[in-house]
Amino acid sequence: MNILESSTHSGCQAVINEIEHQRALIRDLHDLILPTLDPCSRQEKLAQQLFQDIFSSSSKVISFLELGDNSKNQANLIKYRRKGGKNNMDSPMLGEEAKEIGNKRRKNAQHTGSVVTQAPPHFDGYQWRKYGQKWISKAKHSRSYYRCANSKDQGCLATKTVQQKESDGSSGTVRLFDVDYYGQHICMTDDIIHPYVVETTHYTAPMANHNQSSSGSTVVDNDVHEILDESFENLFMMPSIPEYLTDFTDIEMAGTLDEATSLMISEDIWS
DNA sequence: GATATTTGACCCCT
DNA sequence: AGGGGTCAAATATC
Repeated sequence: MNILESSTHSGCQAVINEIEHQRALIRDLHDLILPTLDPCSRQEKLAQQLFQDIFSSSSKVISFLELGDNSKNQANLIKYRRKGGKNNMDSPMLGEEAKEIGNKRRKNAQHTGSVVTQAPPHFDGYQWRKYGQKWISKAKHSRSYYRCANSKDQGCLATKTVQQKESDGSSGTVRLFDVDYYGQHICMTDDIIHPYVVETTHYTAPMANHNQSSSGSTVVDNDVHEILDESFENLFMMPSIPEYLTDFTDIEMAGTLDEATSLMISEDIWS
């Protein structure tokens, strides 16, 4: 690492530290303000949403600072892997280097959250591209593999798997999906919408609501009162619901989305 | 024609 | 050796 890189790196670290400090202050401010607002009121919901957006934004900045040009390198790597494939011996990246990076991705595919959702598991605020589907042994339903739609041009390595749960009879005819998220989004896109959903006929404010199971996955609970008692940590774990979904005309879909908005869990939001 | 999805094969990991 | 994650050609859709 040369002097320039070194100074840039230390500068980035200082900025990250400052942003971390801001996040702590925001957290304190949230704890201070929210109890003074009337639960279920417009102000309370708006405040929740604002805090969520502030925190989401700062998280993105930190991600970019931490990754730096790595995102470009990762994008190039993905391009290479797609173009060259596994048998392309003309590739300049051979031997230990290719092996190292190839393995790294699997090993380091950090599990960042999991949910059980009743809604179609595609509406979570991000755009995804399906890249695979497999029938898992002994499973009744196939598992689908998705990566962030920005993986190609921005090197975003976020992926998720979706698998319909096997019905245990307790949920009747309702279909449940296990959704597991891996990696962090490092992409910046206008497609990720952060709506201020304060008043809609179908949509309740996006309050996190879940019961953390021993396995770390999450199950929907429709009790609104429990939603309002949710801890602050979960507040910022909510996905951003695309704006078009807040004006859904399909009653059934709107109903399932109501629940879907209460599902996203990130296990290390404050880390 | 561009883009997204499907699907069989490959290969890493346990 | 087998399960499961990923690749990439084929196919579908717009």
